[in-house]
Amino acid sequence: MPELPEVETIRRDLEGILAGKTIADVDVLDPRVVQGFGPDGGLRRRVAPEDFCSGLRGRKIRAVERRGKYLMIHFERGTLLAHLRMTGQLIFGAPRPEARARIQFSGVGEVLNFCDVRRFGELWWAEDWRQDPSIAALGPEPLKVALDPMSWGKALRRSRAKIQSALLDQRRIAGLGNIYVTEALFLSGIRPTRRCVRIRPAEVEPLVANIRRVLTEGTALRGVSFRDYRDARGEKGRGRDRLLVYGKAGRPCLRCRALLRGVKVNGRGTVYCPGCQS
DNA sequence: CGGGGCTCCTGTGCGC
DNA sequence: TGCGCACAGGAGCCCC
Repeated sequence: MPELPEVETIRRDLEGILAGKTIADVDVLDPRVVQGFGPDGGLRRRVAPEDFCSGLRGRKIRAVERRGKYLMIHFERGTLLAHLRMTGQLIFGAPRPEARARIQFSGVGEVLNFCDVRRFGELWWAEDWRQDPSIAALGPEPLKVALDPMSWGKALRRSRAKIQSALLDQRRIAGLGNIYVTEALFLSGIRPTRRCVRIRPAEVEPLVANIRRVLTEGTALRGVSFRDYRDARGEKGRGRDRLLVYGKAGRPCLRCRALLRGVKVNGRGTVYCPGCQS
């Protein structure tokens, strides 16, 4: 599923395509994908498609921002938020028959298609995205100074959780998913099953550097298209060819030739090299 | 706080 | 070839 590099690739594409455009109309073909704020405030809930559409009609797009794996399409007032979860896609172009929602723009024939085979993805609307509980709960952005290796590492090393789980926890660090966690731990020589408490102080800086490296390289390659991921033009990313361990269980490690081992860590599949990672 | 199990869904790929 | 099951990049929930 889309992780930080994939969502960032889509963000860059969409910003170039959509900035300055005005929403003419929205077609909601599957009401399950749209949400809004309930009368109690704060909590997100499903809304009637017509309410979702009327909230967006006539809005002019100012900028497209990413926070963790969330996309925020900012208008002059208000924000459309999106999370793609496992199989969500935002593809600009001709209307797609499989789309769950389509956004039309004034004077533009092409539309923004929201597609999602598994329907875990969500679109919702917020007057003030800062009030959104899911955004507010996110940990620091890995590629920004918000993530200070010293203080972050100190907190990490107080946790008794396995490092794989800790890095997937969006409250601790935003934007990582299974692929980039697996790759960063390999580069760092740390087994995914190791407890955070057992991370040595000297391992923290390299870990942060490797997280940043895999995310930066992944973004430069326009993401990993393992299965469903596509950029905002519907094209695959090139990152899959450069993966060192993810999806390669049973094959030899490129560094030491030991056979890579596939394991489950708290229900998530991961891969490590028994020779290079401890 | 950690983590197991379950949930939301559909498609694919493997073993028999 | 066909069937059934495990599994898939996410994340929220309850419960122990």
